[in-house]
Amino acid sequence: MPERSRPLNDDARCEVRLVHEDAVQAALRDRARDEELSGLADTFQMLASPTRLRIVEALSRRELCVCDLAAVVGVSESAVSHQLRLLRQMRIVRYRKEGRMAYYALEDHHVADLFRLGLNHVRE
Amino acid sequence: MPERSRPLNDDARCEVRLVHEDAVQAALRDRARDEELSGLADTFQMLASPTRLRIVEALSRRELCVCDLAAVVGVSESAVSHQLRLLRQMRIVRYRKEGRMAYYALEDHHVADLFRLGLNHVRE
DNA sequence: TGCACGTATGAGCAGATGTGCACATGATGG
DNA sequence: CCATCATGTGCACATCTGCTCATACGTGCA
Repeated sequence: MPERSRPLNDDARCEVRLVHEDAVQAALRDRARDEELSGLADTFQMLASPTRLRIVEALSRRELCVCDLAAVVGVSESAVSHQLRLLRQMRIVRYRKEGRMAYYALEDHHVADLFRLGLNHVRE
Repeated sequence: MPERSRPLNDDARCEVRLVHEDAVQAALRDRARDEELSGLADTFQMLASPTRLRIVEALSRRELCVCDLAAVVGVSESAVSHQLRLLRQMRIVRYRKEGRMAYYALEDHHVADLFRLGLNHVRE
């Protein structure tokens, strides 16, 4: 773990130019792990698109099939399918097949929580 | 509002191929406004980067100057400054000048809330 | 005053992202 | 079986993102 080693003063500018070294050391000590941060960024990234937010919003009420989602979101069924694949890979939605139809629903209630919390925030 | 009108069957494929028309109508009726969704997507977008998440994490503890943030986040001071500009424009951080130094802090506690909630989610 | 320092900003580049298009897949019905 | 339908997916392309590099701006110190 090179990040936890003591500051070197060879060529790393940002390592030597510490104005408040104690604060920096404390922040470095208490921070979340890299994998957690990267997973968190991925989760927020999934919610950083109006299209996917519409999907999450619709699925937070009831399960829907792809063509219904396309009608609600207002984009092509192909685009919805692409986004649903991403949401599936991120374990945000699950789906069940019924004949030719695929019904999607939210896998994780945390996402709906984040959606509502964020919406309350932007509504102030 | 063309979306609120009854389904036309001229050439809009996704408007006529409604499998569950009542569910789609209900979803279209209850959904958030476009500006709200777009602002929500922007907020999540601000949190969709490990670099900015590190910044938010560090600033949720104490205010810090740019070079300290660069040391905590682990990127160049230029990169931090660029991200801080975005965060300023989104009213997520505020800053005060003290001599040559610029001290940044979180403007809005909602962002720290979202950060913690999301982190609890990825930690399961 | 001159110069180093901390920060801000514009240009530009490599990689990621979102969508449409064309086509594949699998199920259903005649 | 074969046509059709709902959905999935590879490819292409335009756009966006986040970073580096170079440079400018404002402050404080010698």
